[in-house]
Amino acid sequence: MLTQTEENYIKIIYRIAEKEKKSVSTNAISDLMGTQPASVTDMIKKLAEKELVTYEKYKGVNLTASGIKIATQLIRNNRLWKTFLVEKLRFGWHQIDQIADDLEHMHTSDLISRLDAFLDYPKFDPFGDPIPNTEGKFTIRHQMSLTELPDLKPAMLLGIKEQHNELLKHLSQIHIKPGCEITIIHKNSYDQTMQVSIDGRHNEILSKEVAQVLLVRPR
Amino acid sequence: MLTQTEENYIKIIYRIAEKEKKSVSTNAISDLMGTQPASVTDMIKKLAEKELVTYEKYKGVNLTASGIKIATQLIRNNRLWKTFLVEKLRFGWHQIDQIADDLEHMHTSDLISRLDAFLDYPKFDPFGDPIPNTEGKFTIRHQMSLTELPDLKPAMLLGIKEQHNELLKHLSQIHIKPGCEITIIHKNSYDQTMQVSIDGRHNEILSKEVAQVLLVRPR
DNA sequence: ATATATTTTTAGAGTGGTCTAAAATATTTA
DNA sequence: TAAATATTTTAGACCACTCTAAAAATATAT
Repeated sequence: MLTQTEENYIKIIYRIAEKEKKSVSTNAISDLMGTQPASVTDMIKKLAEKELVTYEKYKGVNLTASGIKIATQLIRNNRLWKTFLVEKLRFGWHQIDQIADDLEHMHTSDLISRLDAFLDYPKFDPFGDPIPNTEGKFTIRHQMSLTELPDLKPAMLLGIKEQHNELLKHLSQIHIKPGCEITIIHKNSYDQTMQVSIDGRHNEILSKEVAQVLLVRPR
Repeated sequence: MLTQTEENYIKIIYRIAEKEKKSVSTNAISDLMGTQPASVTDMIKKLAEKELVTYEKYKGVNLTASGIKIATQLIRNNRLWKTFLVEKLRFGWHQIDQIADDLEHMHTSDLISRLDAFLDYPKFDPFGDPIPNTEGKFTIRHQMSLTELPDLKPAMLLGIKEQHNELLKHLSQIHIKPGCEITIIHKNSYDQTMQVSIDGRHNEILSKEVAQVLLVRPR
């Protein structure tokens, strides 16, 4: 059994390893964990002891197979809980990150498998991120950025590429929610802002930067 | 903000104080916490420091008003989560105690109020225990022991007085679940065992001891 | 009322996770 | 490639929570 702190380290190491090909550095971990590099070194030794990472002094860490297994299950828990928070408890995108980070450690007995069934086995969370199965396999689906969508073609909002709090709050203010329908009414060619219709009810202006980040599938 | 451990101590002190009129003893707490009395003394000092309990050496502790407030909110969280686990995730009675004890500490922002709304503002948990409101007030309802129910009168099972794991498992084996309908078919006057019908589908024999613990309301 | 038993507290120590300051190693730059 | 800079590790310490062993206070029994 792992402590919550150990689980957090594992998840963060996985997140970094996903993006960078090489070994994960102490400083990179300390940045995301919000701890001092010295604390990271201590924890890394503990994780190496438990054979969840391989570690060579001054060379960074890599997750072992069982480390990866744990990381993907944590991601699974996290995304299922996020789905629950948005679909069942009606939270907004910008409110769920911290709560899901706490809930992801709740995985006593078959809690997660029952939650999965209750949510009807979702394959993607409210941000459009795939929910790995119990083997750690991710589903892939076709989704495009809103900037690639033809004008006047209605599309469903599947998710969002970046999850900065300010962006999420902005989206909620202009009525853009997980699962809503977006249609591009008009694109300004000179600065690529676009006028869109949300659920056929709200007309809003999106900057290129915002549009790029929205993931959609044409109906 | 309190740690989970501090919250657990507060809840346990409340539970003991509920039954006994006098101050709560160190040993009583250590029994329920599963720690040594010496550890309890340390923690009590910390809680007294935070003005959640009043404490006089060798005289035991009493919760302050803010201690009671925290305890009732924890009980609220716990019972709402239990309701979720049984009604939504379809857990059995005997499976939820440990999970709810973990989940009760999840009360970031308005998670609990949203859960409450999602569950449609339940006033009692699956064991029939009342769920306090945000002010800590408990609802009272009329409920009787199954031993007081007249023969052949259908009744709804509201809850259960004692929650020992062996009993809960036994009940689940004989198809007795939260909310089921029970009708007494026949009572044996010499040993007070009774033959009952569960949901009109299963006939079972209940000992006096088991019947006493079941809380029902006639239809 | 004093001896005995029980309960509670103190003292000292261990574990998990964190820190700061300083030393060791690696990387970059001139 | 040697010096300067950045990264990582070690050493020593602290906090929260726990323990054991022993001392102190209280309760009980003869």
